[in-house]
Amino acid sequence: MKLATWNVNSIRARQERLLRWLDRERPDVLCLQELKVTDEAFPREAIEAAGYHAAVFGQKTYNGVAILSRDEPADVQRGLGDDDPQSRLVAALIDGVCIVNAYFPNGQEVGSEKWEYKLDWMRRLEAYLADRYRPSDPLVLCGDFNVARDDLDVARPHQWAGTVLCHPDAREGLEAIHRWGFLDVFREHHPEGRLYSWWDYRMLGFAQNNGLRLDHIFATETLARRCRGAEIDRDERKGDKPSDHAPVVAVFD
DNA sequence: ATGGCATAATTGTTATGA
Repeated sequence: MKLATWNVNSIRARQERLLRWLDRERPDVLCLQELKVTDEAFPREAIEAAGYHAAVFGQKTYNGVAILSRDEPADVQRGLGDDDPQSRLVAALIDGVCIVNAYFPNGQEVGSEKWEYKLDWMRRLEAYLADRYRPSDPLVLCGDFNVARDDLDVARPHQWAGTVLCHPDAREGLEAIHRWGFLDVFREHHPEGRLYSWWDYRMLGFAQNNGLRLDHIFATETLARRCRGAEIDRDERKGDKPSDHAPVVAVFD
């Protein structure tokens, strides 16, 4: 199974790039974040014409997630099962693997209401996983986590130290999820770090490779053992009208 | 302390992102 995660920063703005990428890479599963469309406005026909099913949890203007897959998804779940008004999680069973696609809150500024929401959302995700799954299940948790796990995931650690992406409380929130029973399959294949999945549009962020690794593929051990490689498609950040995130891809036997 | 850039909802300006 070839699985990828990509924050497209508006599926309508990225539709041509997305279709070209699907045609070129032909992943079995592609988890998308920041669709910025309602379910009604999701470009379902174009996705289906490319040969993919879509489990969509959309939202107007902000957020929105989807799982695209060549096989039909089963047991689709939308949201964390509470009254959260933001569309940040969609899960499905595909080819015997539980796929949980998450768009973690950014948090804006440490100490703000959005920051508290981010930390709370991570705790709720931890409870969601513990309620529904076991670490022995073949399970993938992937998406835009809006956390750089450690400074090997940050090109300029001093610039980002203490911000919502690198704050010790955000990192601890993610490590708690990791400790529940995941391996970070990209990190397993690239222990040297210093590879990034997001670059700011401003200040020549990409040209200077001033990036962070915020997009992650976590797999339970039973599945991680079957992982044959993981890469960031940083070429997709180049050219005309890119997303500010690059796709992250992992291949499982 | 703020802007840099991009996107959506709107048509001049704001909210949000990371």
